[in-house]
Amino acid sequence: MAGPKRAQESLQEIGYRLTPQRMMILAAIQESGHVSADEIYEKVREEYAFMDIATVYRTLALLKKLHLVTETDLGGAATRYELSAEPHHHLVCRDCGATTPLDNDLFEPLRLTLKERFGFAAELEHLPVFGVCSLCASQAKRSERRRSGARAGTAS
Amino acid sequence: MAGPKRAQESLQEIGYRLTPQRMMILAAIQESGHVSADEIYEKVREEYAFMDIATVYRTLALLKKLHLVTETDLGGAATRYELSAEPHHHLVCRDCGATTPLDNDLFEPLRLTLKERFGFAAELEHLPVFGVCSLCASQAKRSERRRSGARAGTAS
DNA sequence: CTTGGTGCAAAACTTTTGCACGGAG
DNA sequence: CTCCGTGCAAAAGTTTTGCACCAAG
Repeated sequence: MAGPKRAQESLQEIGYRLTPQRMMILAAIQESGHVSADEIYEKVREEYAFMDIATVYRTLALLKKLHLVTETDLGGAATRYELSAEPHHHLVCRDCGATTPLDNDLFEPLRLTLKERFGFAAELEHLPVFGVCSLCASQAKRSERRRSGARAGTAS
Repeated sequence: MAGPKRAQESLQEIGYRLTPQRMMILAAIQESGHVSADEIYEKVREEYAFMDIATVYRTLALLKKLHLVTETDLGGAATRYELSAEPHHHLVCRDCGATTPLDNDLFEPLRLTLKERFGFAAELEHLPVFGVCSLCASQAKRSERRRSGARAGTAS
């Protein structure tokens, strides 16, 4: 895990200011793992009521440009962000919404194949893999009820 | 490739009406491959000026539910749709935006690994793999100028 | 002084929803 | 007649942008 410390240093090294807002945003991302812009916004507002959603987006755009955070679009709802770290991926359960981190090694064979066969330089930094986790697969059999509370699991 | 013919038959078999609008939408998807809802809308409007964007979305939702089209979120911009076919994937070049179809076999080893190691039933129906195609990789060296309209990039 | 970063407000964009009408079954 | 599907309009949600101000360099 690359702590926000490193991200903060990187920011300053390249000549960007390390403002309180940016520190709070980085901290919020670190604490929560995968977060949407709005979740960051709400979280930071708990301690700093004047935080603006536009600042969140602008900061995220900056961090993204500097490769300090990665952006993952989980389809449909809002884009989620995470501190950059070693390339890794996530299993995303479409039922309970839980995300399981996934080592990058699993994707190396695929990446090599794409490079050899197509000359395609795949950027497999942070891929969401949708599906149904083992827990939900077994629960689905006994309880047909769910569909409701599958929003912000994010136990990364 | 499953032509729209089959999709149309499927619609009727299950008891849905095969309206002109739905036919035009299916035709538009087939002609263009990956298309956004808005592109479908514009395309159909060339021959039928009263087409409504809501109808496009409602039709897409229906076709999606019936697994007649697949939905692919390329991050950031609008979701894209495609006629269902054999499970397959796409290489998406973040520079030129070109998409190259990719056989599902390449992903089978990964799917099996996820199943064995995590008990996770991955739904690898239609995965976009971002990166840089061989063409753009070589062109990037001589011409540094990028095209500006492509929102396809920056997906981590 | 000059510039970067913020807060506020409004816009832009994609997608969804309410409502009434018309045609198909 | 009873619904399904449509067109129109408005709403909802996410992300971007214009503008003025403040503070840092």
